[in-house]
Amino acid sequence: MENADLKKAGLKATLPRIKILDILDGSDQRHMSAEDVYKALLDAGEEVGLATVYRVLTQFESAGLVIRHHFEGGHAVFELERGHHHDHIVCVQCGHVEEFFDQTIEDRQKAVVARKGYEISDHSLVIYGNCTKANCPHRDR
Amino acid sequence: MENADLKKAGLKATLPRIKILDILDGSDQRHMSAEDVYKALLDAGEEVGLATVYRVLTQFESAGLVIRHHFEGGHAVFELERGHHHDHIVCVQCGHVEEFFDQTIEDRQKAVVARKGYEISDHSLVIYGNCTKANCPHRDR
DNA sequence: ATCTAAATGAGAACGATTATCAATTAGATT
DNA sequence: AATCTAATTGATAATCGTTCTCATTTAGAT
Repeated sequence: MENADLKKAGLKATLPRIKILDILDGSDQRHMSAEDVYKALLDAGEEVGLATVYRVLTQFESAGLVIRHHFEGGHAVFELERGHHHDHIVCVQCGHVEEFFDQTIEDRQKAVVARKGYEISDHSLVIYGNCTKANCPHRDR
Repeated sequence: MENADLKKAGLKATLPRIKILDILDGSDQRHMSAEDVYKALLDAGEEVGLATVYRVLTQFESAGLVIRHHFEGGHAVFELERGHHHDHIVCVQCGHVEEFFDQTIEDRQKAVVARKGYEISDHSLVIYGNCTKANCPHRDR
């Protein structure tokens, strides 16, 4: 039923878009770079150009289907929007991304922004840390 | 007395480094990109290569003299380290950067990270917002 | 004044991303 | 089902921010 999602977003249900959505949905990595998506498509035997991957990901972002993050590393990563806002902890050693949500932090942010006279449109909280050895089995990347 | 700062950081007090530190310290922009610094040097009639600006800013970062931020926009910005940790609100319309500090947010972050079994090395909290009209006189950039 | 390792500048190279443009395709219209 | 048209695509060139290379210069020790 991805077609419905695309239609709802005002995007034609083209083959490349459907495939990219499949990759994002089916991958065990929740945060993929454009290159990651491209490679996954190649691995799946699909013929989609890299330029199309970038274009489609940007369209998905505009449509609210994915969220673009700028963690450290010089490239953007994309995450399928699943409706549950959360922030991120990124392990600086292995690159593993963990998600968390803290209502108190959310509330304080709203308060700070209001006090400063801003209208919040978005926020990005990324904690960089080292997972302790036992928790860091994600030594790939 | 910038020379002392450089020496303390284990860096030779070369002309380019002194000039770049001057720019960072003297500018009314607290967050400058490498390009900003380079242009400011040109405006001041100084002859420093762009590659040197990038190199020196990276060295300053390693030495703890500046902090590198990755706000949205695809380029890094550098801020002179003044010893007072703070987070940032960035106006998505005008690019103006405002600083804030909230002890509760800091504490909750530590708690979250500890609970997850990470050792925090750094964090980046950036709130993107729209300053209300009255507060947004920084319509440059 | 001399020496040497470190630092610089110019420009090439690089990686991520965007733009260009001719060829293809989704889906509305007949 | 065949046709039409605007939207989409793929290949590749171009762009942007940044890093690398290497011959030349310089800080600071001798």
